[in-house]
Amino acid sequence: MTTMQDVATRAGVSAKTVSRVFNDDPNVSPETRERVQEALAALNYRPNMLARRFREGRDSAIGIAVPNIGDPFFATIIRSIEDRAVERGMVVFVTTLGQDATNEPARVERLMRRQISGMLIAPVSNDQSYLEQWGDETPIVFIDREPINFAADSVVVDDEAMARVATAHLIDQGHRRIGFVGDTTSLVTTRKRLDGYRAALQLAGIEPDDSLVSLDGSLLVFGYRSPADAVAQASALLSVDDPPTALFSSNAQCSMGLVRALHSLGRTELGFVSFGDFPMADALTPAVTVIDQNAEGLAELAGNVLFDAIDAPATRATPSVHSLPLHLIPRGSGEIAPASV
Amino acid sequence: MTTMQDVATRAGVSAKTVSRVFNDDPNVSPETRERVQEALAALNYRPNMLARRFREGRDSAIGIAVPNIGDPFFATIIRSIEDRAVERGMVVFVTTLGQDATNEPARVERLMRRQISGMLIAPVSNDQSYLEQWGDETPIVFIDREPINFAADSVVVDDEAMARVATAHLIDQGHRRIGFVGDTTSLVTTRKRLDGYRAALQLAGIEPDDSLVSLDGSLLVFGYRSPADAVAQASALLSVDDPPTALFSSNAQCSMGLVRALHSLGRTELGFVSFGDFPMADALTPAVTVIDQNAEGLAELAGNVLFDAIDAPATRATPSVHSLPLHLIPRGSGEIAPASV
DNA sequence: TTGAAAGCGGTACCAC
DNA sequence: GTGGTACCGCTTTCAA
Repeated sequence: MTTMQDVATRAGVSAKTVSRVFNDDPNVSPETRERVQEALAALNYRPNMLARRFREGRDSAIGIAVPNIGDPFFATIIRSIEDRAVERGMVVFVTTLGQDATNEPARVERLMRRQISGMLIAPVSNDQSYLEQWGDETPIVFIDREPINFAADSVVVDDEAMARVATAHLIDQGHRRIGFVGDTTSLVTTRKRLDGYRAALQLAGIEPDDSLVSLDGSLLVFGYRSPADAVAQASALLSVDDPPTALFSSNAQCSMGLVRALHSLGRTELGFVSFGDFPMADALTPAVTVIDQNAEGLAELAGNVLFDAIDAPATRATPSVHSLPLHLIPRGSGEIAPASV
Repeated sequence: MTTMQDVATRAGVSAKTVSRVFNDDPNVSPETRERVQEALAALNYRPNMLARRFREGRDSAIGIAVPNIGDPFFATIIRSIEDRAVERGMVVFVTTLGQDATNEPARVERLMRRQISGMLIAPVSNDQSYLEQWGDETPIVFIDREPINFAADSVVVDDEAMARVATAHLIDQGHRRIGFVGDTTSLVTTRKRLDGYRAALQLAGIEPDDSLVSLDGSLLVFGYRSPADAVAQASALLSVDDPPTALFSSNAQCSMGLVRALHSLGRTELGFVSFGDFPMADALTPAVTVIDQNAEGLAELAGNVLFDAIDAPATRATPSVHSLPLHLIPRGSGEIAPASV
């Protein structure tokens, strides 16, 4: 690899002068500049970025950690942040956390160790205390879920309120027996959505019934395991005494598997609302009513917060929670009146 | 930040000894080792990765460039490669190329400049000659599409053959008027799929009719613009003289928008095959028959090729094209007999 | 077993 | 306007 010294030798100048020319320092005479430029071109000089970053002491890269890149919600966030990063001449590391909370510290720290300029995390574990040792040198912003046991800015949505809106929407259509399907309650978002669901029921004078609630492992069953498992699980939920006439699915991955199962079972007449939009939701029969999670909006806000923190070093005030309002998109699946009982 | 020298001072040894302890070099006396370890822990020493990589002269990271992270096909590839990378203690840079071919060189070179260990590219432009200057130092593997004007290994599928299979499938169901919807023919994959489509027609004694072919901009219309535009475009395609009774969509992004439009138009009775599976394709009514692009398989093969190249430096023999067989998944949309004419 | 010195490639600082 | 020198943090080389 050609070094600045190689170029300097060829041009008959010092390495420092080559550095000046290469970095457009005005303090170079035109003749020298020309000679150096000729040498740069002739030797096809390209800077050793590793050396440069070493000198700078920080990598102009940002890290993004998400549960699952395949989820359109997270894919949108990555794309949006990457565009912002490119504008600023930065690059992006991506890492996947999966569903298993135990991977999170290792995967995130692998990036933090690299002295990146900033980190964006959509966490899956319930304890971010492992970040304590990193937070002082690297700005960290949380997206979709707030950190636990660690102080950092976060950009989230009001899960409880939106779950209330979704549930109330089904109640407004006349449903009284409404099921809840969600991932494990060890996720704070699931807990809040469950709270919102129960609050909406109680507000309508409906007694919450835990036999209508399917948690823990639902994401695995509906999102990752075989369609047959999903059908079995859905079937069981619909077979309880006084079965539900509507379902509220508390995340998009679950929704996709659950909707697929309902189609298999021929139970598409059920009321249905999904927390989180998903591909083709608007083309199904009936089209699926969703709470739009507004990934674009979240990503933009998170980008502002993160890049501001990068630009304003050592502000690190008390962390703030930025909450973004969401909207329900009625499409049909929520508007079907329940079979009269 | 604590340096090795800091630790050395505290332990009363030289920096080199700290290095030895930290890197598990056996040539350290137990007592010294203990003292150093105590100092390492006390000062919470963490190595400066920038310095280490600078010394090594190469970044143990791999870059991945894809047209669109939101496409489940590419998301799966990224996830798969990232898992492999993590096993090897590497990290992953991701960059998005978009549909616009002009971004590709800048976005890819931004990563190449960083002296990464390897690069995986699903290209969007028709000229990879810009990689000439990088290919010697960094292994590059292409996925989904072969490079043009540049010699490198690639992992692809037989687009022409699979497009023939898809089209023949529709012909077998009795369709004679079959439309083709695809992205711009400046993409080699689209050209090959169009060739396969025409070959299948001719094999069946059907004269290809360009009024049934919708290219250039279809991806934009069906994949990215408003649903209304998609409906209009689909409507136009279905309104030609002697209109099609079936459609072959040559990529998944197009398929999603096109299927949505067909549902809006109430034209779900059309025969339909998609090159590339997409989310919820199996839950639609009718479920959509697809050519499964086998992202997992492609990613695994590409990972093998790439990591082998990283491990066996300077082999760089004549590049080979690894082709992966695909399968058609019949689901219903291809099996509907055309309305009798 | 341990340490001193040199060097990776670039840039800041200070002379000239 | 230009060049010398030191230094970023770590590891290799060689000597003690």
